[in-house]
Amino acid sequence: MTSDVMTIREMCDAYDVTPRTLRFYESKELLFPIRDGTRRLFTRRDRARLKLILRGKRFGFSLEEIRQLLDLYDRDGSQELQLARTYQVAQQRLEQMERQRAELDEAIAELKDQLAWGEEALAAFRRAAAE
Amino acid sequence: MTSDVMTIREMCDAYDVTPRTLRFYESKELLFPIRDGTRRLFTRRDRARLKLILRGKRFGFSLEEIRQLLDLYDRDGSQELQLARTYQVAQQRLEQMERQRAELDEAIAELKDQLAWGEEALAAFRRAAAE
DNA sequence: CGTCACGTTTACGTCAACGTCAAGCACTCT
DNA sequence: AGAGTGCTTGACGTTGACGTAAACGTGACG
Repeated sequence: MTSDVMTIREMCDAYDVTPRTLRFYESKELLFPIRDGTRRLFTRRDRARLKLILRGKRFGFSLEEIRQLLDLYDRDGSQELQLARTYQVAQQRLEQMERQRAELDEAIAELKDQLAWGEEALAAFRRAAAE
Repeated sequence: MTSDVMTIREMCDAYDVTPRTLRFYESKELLFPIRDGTRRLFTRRDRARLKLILRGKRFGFSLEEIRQLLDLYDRDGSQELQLARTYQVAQQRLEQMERQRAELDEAIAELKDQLAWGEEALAAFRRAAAE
């Protein structure tokens, strides 16, 4: 509450990102810090956007997808349409993630099989060595 | 059985990879096809290695990791040591994959939460529109 | 007044696993 | 001889999310 805006370093500390990342996000039009001369000052709006960006990344959205969703909210169309669109995109992403999990589970099961096989082979070696 | 070696196209058809992939693997020293003049001829050994490569990829090993494991078998040390080493690497990989799955599960749960929230918000819009 | 510490811009580098040309040889069919 | 097909090498392009280096500015501190 000391002030309404934050410097790049304060942002980095607060959100655990590097300056490079913030500048990169600005260049990609994900953030729009105002300028004090040459320096960036990040507003509440930027902070809200950054939170959404980081959350989106955890969900596996690409920065481009995130940008499109954020733009949706900037163009200030119907709140309901924005929400519906976001909901739809999120649902698709969820499906992707569940497919990913299925594949991962399959691979894990297969790898466990292989490990069991290897364990047995190693046991055979040990038996042979024991005599 | 027509012959012991296969051309690049036969390999591609048999293992569902592109010629580029096979040449790439050769350049990375994962495969060592012999040459008939300028053409590549893939031996049984190459086919065995390719199978291992493709399996390793399903498990999420990088090509470099796969190369190291394959090299292990070429250097022809003790069979037991090779197996033990492979077993160890595979186990580490399994741990990675299970961590991945945990993260993915967490993200999926979080995203489902968000979707539930969005669903409710949309329902509120619809109720508002219904009057 | 010097010198930090932090800020800036621009531009090129990184990593993985190939894809995509471009240009040319080798062989076969007609 | 010409056409077509398949294979070759070599080099650059792709994708995503930044890292890194160079060269410079600027404000605060002692």
